[in-house]
Amino acid sequence: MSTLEEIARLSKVSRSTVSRVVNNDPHVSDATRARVLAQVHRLGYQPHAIARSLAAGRTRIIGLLVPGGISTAFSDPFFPIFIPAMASTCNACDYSVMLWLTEPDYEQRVVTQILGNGLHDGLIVSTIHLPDEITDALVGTALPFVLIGQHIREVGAHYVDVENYEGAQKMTQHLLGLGYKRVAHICGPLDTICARHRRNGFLDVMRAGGYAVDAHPIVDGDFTEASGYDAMLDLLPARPEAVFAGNDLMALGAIRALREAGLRVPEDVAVVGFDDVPAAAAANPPLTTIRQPTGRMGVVATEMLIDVIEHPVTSRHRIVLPTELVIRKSCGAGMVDLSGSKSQQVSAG
Amino acid sequence: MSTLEEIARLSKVSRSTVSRVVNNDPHVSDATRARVLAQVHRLGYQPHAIARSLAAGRTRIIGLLVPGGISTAFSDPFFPIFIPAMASTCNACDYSVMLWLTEPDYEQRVVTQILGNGLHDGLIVSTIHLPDEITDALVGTALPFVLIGQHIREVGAHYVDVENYEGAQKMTQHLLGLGYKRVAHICGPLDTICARHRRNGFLDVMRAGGYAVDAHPIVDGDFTEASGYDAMLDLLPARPEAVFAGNDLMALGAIRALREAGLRVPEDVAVVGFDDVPAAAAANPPLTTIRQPTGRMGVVATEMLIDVIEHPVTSRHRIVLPTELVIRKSCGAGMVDLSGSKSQQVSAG
DNA sequence: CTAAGCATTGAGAGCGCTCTCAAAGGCTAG
DNA sequence: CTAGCCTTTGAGAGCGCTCTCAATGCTTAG
Repeated sequence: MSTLEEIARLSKVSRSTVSRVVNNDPHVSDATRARVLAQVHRLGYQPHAIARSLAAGRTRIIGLLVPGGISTAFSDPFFPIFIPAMASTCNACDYSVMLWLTEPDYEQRVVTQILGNGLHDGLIVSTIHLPDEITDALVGTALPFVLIGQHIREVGAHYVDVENYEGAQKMTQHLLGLGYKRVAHICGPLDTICARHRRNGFLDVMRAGGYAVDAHPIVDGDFTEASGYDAMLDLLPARPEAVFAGNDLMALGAIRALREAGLRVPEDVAVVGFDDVPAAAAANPPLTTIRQPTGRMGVVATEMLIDVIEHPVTSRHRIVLPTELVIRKSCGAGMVDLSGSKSQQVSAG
Repeated sequence: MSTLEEIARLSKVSRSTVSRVVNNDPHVSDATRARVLAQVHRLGYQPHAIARSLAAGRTRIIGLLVPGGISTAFSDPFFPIFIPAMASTCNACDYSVMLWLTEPDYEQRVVTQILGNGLHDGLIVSTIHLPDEITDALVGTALPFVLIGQHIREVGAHYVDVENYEGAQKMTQHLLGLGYKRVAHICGPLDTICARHRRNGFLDVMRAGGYAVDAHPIVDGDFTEASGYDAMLDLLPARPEAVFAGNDLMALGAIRALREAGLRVPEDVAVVGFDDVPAAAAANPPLTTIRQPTGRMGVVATEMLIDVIEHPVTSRHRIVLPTELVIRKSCGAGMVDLSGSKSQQVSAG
C-alpha cells in the first residue's frame, strides 16, 4: 500500500499538501489538487485508518456492547433488526461498528479494555442484563455512550427507549374497550425498566377504569415462553377473560397453557402480548400485540451517539419512541366488536 | 489515560522495559517486573490499541463482511447464531470483530476502503449475494480472508462450508427409505453453490436408486417462503408423494400451498426441508429437515482466519462440516415406518 | 586471569498520519 | 512604495507504541 509520503514525492509537493487534498481542505490551489489527485488515483491510495486515528485522536469507531450477550441477546429478534440499522447509519456517517458480545466470564475484563484502550469514539450499550460493575465503569469513564432502554438506576446517561408505559396503556384500554372486565397481567422481570413500565401502564389504566387491582392478578414471569406457560397455569383458577402478557414470548406460552387446558383463544380467554416479534403474526391465533420501532431505535441511537461524540458537553439526550397497537385475532377484536375498531389500528404516536 | 512513558517515569525504567512487562516478555527481572506492574495497576494503565496497532503493523481486528446484508442477511437465522459464535471465538483469542453489512449502493466503495485502509488483519466473507466485483477485489488483495460457503467460482480461497451434498443425499435416502417413490425437489437459486449441491445430492440418490429423473420434477425457487408456495402449486398436478425443499422456508411455503389445496401433510404429501431454522420445529406439522452446525461454522471460520493471519503462506484451508438429519412429523416417518428408523437419528458425520 | 556468553536494560528509529506554525509570494490599500 | 493581508505551501513535532541494536554488568569456561 502506498503512503502519503509516496504520493507527495510523486506529485512533488509536501506531505502536508497531500494530506490537505485527501481531507478536502480548501486551502489548496486547483492545479496542485489535480496533480495530487492524479497520483492518488493512479496508485489507488487509501489513507491508513490506524495511522490517521493515532494522529487525529479519534478512530471513527463505535462499539456495540451487549453484556451477557452471546447466549441471550440473539435469541430475541431485537438485535437482528437493531444491528443492521445501526450499521447502516454508521456507514452513512463514515463510522465503523465494532461488536462486543461479552460473556459473563470475561465481561469485566473486556469492558475495562474497551473503555481504556482508545479504540472507540463511543459506545452503544444494551441495558438488558447490564451488570452493575459495567454500569459503574461506564459512568466513570469519559467515553461517550448511549443506552438502549433506560437504566433501572437513574445514572444520568443518554438513552433511547420506547413508550412501554404508553403502549401498555393503549393495550389495556383496547382490552377494556372490547368489553373484558377480568383482565390479568403476566409481568416481566421487575429488574428491567421495561417490564416495570409495562406493568405500570396496565395498572394505571385498570385503576383509572375503576377496576379493583387485586381482582386482576399480576403474575411474575421472566420474558421466556416457559415462564408465560407457568404464569398462565397460576392464572387459570381465577379464569380471567383476557390476559395481557408483558411480551410476546410469554403470551405464546400462555396460549400453549390455555390450549392444553382445553380452552380456546380468544373465545374462552383473550391473550395479547408486547413486542410484535415475527412469531406473533405467525402464531395461531395471530397475536394482538404492541409493535416497537426496533430499526428506528438503531438509527436514532447511532445518530445520538455520533452527535454526542462530535458535539460534546451538550445537555443530556433522551428519546422515547412511540409504539403501535397491532390488532390481530388473539384479542377477539373481530368477534366481540363492542368498540367498532378497525382490524388494524395505528397509534397516533 | 496514562501512557507507557508515564509508567516508565514512575517506575524509573525505560519505555522499552515497560513495554516488555506489558507484553509478557520474559527478558525482565522479577524485581523490575513487580515494580512496573505496581504502577500499571495503580494507574489502571491500558495499552493504547491504536498506537500499538500502528507500531506493530497488525490490529487484531477481524472484519465480518456481509454483502447486500442489511436487507437480506438478518432475515434468515444464520447470522444471529453465527455472529455470537464468531465474536466469542475472537474474544477468546484477543481479537475484535468489526461488522460490515454493506448495502449495494456503496458496497464497492466500502469494500475498497476495508481492503485498503489497514484496519483489519483479516476478513470473514459471506458468499451469499457476493457480487463479482467484491470477489475480484478480495482475490486481488493481500488481506487474508475466509469464505463462509464455497464460492460459485473456484477462486482458490480458504472456506468453511457444510455438507450440503451429503445432507441432501441423506434426506433423499430417508424419503426413499420411507417408501416414497414419486419424490419432487424444490430447488434453491442455482447461482448459489449450496442450492446446487443440495440438488445434486438429491439427483444422485434418485438416479442411483433407479428412479427416472424426469418423473421427479425439479422446480426452481429462490429460498423464500413465497417461492416455495409457488413451486408447490406448479408441482400439484404431478401429485408427488413427497417433496424435498431446498430449505425450510420453501418447505413451509409448500406446506401452506398444500393445506390451501385441501391436502394433508404428511398423510397426502410428505414435505421436508433443509437448515433446521427455529420455525421448522414449531411448524405444523413439525418439519423433518437437515440441521446445519451454524455456530460451529462461526468458530471454525474464525479459527481458520486467525490461523491464516498468524501463520501465512501455508496451504489452502477448506473445512466442510457435517450435517444432521432431524426427523420430525412432516416426512410421515412415524406413520409409514417401513424403515424402522428412530424418531430422531443423528448422522455419523 | 581473560574471553566468551548470558541476562537485563536502555536508546532510538520508526509506524503513517494530523495539525500548528511559519515562510513565501502576490495583492490591495494608504 | 510600503505595510498589511490573504492564499498557498512546507517543515516538523508529535500521537503511543514496538522492535532492533547496542551497552552494561555478571557469570563461567578455559
